[in-house]
Amino acid sequence: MHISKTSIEQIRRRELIDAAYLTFLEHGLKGMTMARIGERAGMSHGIVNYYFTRKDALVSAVVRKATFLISQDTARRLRQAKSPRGRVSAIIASNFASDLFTLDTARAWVSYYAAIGQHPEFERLQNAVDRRLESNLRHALRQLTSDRRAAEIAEGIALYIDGLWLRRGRTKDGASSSTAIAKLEAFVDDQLASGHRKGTVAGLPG
Amino acid sequence: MHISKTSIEQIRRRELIDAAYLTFLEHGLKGMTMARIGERAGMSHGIVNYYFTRKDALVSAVVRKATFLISQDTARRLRQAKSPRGRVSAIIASNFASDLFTLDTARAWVSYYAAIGQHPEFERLQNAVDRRLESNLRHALRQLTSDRRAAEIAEGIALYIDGLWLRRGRTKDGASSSTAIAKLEAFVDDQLASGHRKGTVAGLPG
Amino acid sequence: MHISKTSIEQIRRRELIDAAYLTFLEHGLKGMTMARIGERAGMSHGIVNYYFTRKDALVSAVVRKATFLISQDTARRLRQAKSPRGRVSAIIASNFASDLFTLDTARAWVSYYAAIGQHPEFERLQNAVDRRLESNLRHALRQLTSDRRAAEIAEGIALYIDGLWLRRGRTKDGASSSTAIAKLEAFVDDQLASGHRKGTVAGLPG
Amino acid sequence: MHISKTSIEQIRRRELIDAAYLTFLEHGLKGMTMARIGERAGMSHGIVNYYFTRKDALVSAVVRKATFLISQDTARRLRQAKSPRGRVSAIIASNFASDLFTLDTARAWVSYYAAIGQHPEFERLQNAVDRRLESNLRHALRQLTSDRRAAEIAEGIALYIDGLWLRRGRTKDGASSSTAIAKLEAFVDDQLASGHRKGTVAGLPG
DNA sequence: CATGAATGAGAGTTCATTCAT
DNA sequence: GATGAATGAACTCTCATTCAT
Repeated sequence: MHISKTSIEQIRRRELIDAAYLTFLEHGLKGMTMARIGERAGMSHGIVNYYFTRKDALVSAVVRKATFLISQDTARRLRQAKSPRGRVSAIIASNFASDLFTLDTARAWVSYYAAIGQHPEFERLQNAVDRRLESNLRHALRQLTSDRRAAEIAEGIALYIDGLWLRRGRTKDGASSSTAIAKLEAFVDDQLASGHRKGTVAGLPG
Repeated sequence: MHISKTSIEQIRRRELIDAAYLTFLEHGLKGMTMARIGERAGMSHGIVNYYFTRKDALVSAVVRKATFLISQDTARRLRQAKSPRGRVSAIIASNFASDLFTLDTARAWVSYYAAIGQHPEFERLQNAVDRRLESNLRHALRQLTSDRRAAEIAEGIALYIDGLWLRRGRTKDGASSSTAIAKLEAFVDDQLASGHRKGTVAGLPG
Repeated sequence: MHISKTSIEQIRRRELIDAAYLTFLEHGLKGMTMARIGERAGMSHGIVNYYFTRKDALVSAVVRKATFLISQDTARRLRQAKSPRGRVSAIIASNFASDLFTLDTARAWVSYYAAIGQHPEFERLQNAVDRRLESNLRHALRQLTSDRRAAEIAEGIALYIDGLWLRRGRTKDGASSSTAIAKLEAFVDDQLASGHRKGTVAGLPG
Repeated sequence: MHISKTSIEQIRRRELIDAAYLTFLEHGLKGMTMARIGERAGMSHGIVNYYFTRKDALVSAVVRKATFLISQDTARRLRQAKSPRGRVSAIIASNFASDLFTLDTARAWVSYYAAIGQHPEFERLQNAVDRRLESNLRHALRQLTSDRRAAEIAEGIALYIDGLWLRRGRTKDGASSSTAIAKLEAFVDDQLASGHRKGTVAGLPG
């Protein structure tokens, strides 16, 4: 592991990631310039490059931090969950923390998604994040339905989450955290109760 | 005389929009520079500015072109639809044209969504596009369920569409057009069949 | 002479000069673009270049028009003047027409003065204008004082006029036409009454 | 340490201001491009923007430098002045330093005056400069005449100074520094001796 | 370790001018 | 005569990145 790293390096990196994270949420990826990060961290922008050779590395670190926060929150909520269905709700809720499901934050994330195409590293990272979410959901759902259905619903939830975030960043007066959660919960309820209808696709023209 | 004057302007504008559109799909919004557009159109970059005073104007034109293509496709499919349910499918299908629901195209659109936050004009435009989609869906759904439920399902479909596109841009081997459509159709079927489970909604399909 | 020029050419040139003149007064020299002139004249901007090969030529024409208008006004006022002193006042007044001694117009002229340095043609033109003004003033003043003193006062008046215009363009709530004229008239009275004191320069340090 | 940090910034800023100042005097405001300034300072044009975020800021700095030089000269001359009248002469002389009252310099200043209209910041700056000059003059003149008359004469001097500089920039073989000063001194003498005639405006036509 | 000085590539935009039609 | 299509030079400004100290 990297436990042996100089502690000051660890500290600096963490400070910079924190500063970058806040800058990212506030200004989006484009507005997250090295200069602004340095300023926010109270350090020179030169040092930002010293610890993160490329800007990409810092962005990845920021994304890892964000997903770590969410996964921590997920874990906490899972521990408090009192039923299989409650475990699904726990995962959902942790993806819509009320202080994060805001216009600015949503926009910031969309700007990050936009960068994925040009940065293979981001792509790998995001794939891992996506897989973990679906994996968590599948695990929770398996106690409520068939494995196959669990996978389908998990994917549906993930898509719905994406849609809600994308919309949030587009609309000034978008849905609140609780509204978003309510919609997803209803979606889950529907899906869990309708497994048998799966595959009934209406005829399409063309 | 006058015809040829306006004609060439029309032609050039169209050529430039086409060139911009292709550049956009290939490089995303950030990579859609005036220079590249001009190069692709076989013109100087000066002329791009001659026809589109601001880059934003060109971007808007590109978006309008894209949505126009979709709306045309929607209209065509709607004419061929043979049942109320088929009308919903028509709208869905036109949002997943198989030649457009690709990795690059999806990425390009996400990069456009990311720019909405910084360009009020894009925001207005996108709001109009969003409203039209939901309006179309609501109209079609009203023949299948209550007005209130129709609105809810319409919103759900729109979110699901967003989620699918966002995912498409993130994943190299993402869902194909037909897979995406199948998922949405199943979603619609579920939603139409589950109105009574919706918490406070009283209306039943009739 | 050039009397034989096609009349349509004469007309067009005049229309363009008029349009350029108005554009100049409104937007200054920098804002007097070929495109704006053409638009104002209701013609294409291509034709502007056809009649005035270089922009400089058009600027010169504009300046000539402006000085012609002033000289006409001067002539008119001189005819109405009833005394030698009145002739001086006539010349002064024609340099501060109330509809021209405004912030925008003054700024426009200053922007023209700024261009003189880079355009020898403007320099020649302006020298002629300057000479004519001083010549007019000298002639009028000679009936009131010695030739030598007349030349001195004429130069002083010219400088004072320049100063007033330059100031006008600098100050949002600058002097009105009548205020400016009053100041100059007082200046002239002082000068006419104080010829004997000329040359009494106070001791300077260094 | 900290000294050297700020020191180099101070040095570079000063170097750039100097380079900009010289470029300004030589090419006027329009010709004072970031590229030329950088070239003259022996640096990349990027660094110019590093130290002066906006070009306007650099222009302001240049103007402040110039007015600072003048005000220093004014102070020096005022200390050496041996009479109230001499104080007025001191102020006048510092506005016509012989190495600055040249064609190019005058042209540069006129180009700056032309920019005032489009840059509110320049306008504010220039207003301050104007006010200071008049204030200095008023103070000096109050020991020689009434307060009211002092204000009038101060304004007259300021206008005359403007006129002389504007003319200097227009005329290749314009007045020398000493000639300009002599004219102004005569003007002041006249004005000081003729307070009682103030307001005697001759009848104007129209 | 840390700074911030310095570079240079690249973006959008403006506009006089040329020229085919 | 007249149009406006087309060019290309020039400008300001932004930023990731490099590097001497």
